[in-house]
Amino acid sequence: MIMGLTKTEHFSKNQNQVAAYAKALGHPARIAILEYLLQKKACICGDLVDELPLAQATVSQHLKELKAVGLIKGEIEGTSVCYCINEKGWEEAKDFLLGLFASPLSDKSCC
Amino acid sequence: MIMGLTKTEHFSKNQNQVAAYAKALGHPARIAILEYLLQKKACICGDLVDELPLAQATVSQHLKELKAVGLIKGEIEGTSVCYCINEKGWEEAKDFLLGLFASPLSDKSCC
DNA sequence: AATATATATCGCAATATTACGATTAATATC
DNA sequence: GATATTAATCGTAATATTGCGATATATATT
Repeated sequence: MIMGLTKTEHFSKNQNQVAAYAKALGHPARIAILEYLLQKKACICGDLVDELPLAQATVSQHLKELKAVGLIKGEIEGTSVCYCINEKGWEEAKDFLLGLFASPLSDKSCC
Repeated sequence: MIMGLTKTEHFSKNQNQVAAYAKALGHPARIAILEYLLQKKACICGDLVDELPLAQATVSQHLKELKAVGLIKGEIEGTSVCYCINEKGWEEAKDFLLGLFASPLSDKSCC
């Protein structure tokens, strides 16, 4: 056990996966990026830099995280990179998160 | 702008809210806690300490975050605190996250 | 080859997160 | 009142995250 590092090895694959997708979504800039991609279908890094209130380096970092978790993908086109939603990962993330919210709530009050 | 602090003021209320709920879900221990609560309907801190591979102090911290974002609520009973899902916040989180995933995907390939 | 463009990476700084032992505060029991 | 239980909080340490300027790399254009 190392302080500061999440003890992922003690949780199920499902729990780790739900948490990983959630974590990737846990920043408003990333939500904004995904919304933009959902609307425009595709865009280049520079488009997002113009759109977001963040430096190019920061936008690139956020894109890197979204790409790493599988929510987006990028294709190099000359000097640019064209990003879009990665449909497979997107659907998977949706399934994992929906899975968490799928359990019925109790009709009883707390305690 | 302060380095290390998220620039939330530049994003919409919706984007900030989706991100906040996602961030709260971004740790496997919290997923495990929520799943346990969904299954058992209610439990005390001590139950979770027995269930999770974490120290009592850590469990308490995670509960604090889940409570702060509104996903769970706790009622004091003697020396114990009985936690359960906060139905109102739970449904709201579900709506916000579903809202993100509700947009149709393009049938076009990336670029 | 020189120049321009696009973007990932590096390096740094500030803050947040994660984990845990120790402590504190509130309640319950004897 | 003394003792026990429960859990929030404190303090600390290690790591992660967030932001940005500078830089490196790859491609395009002249």
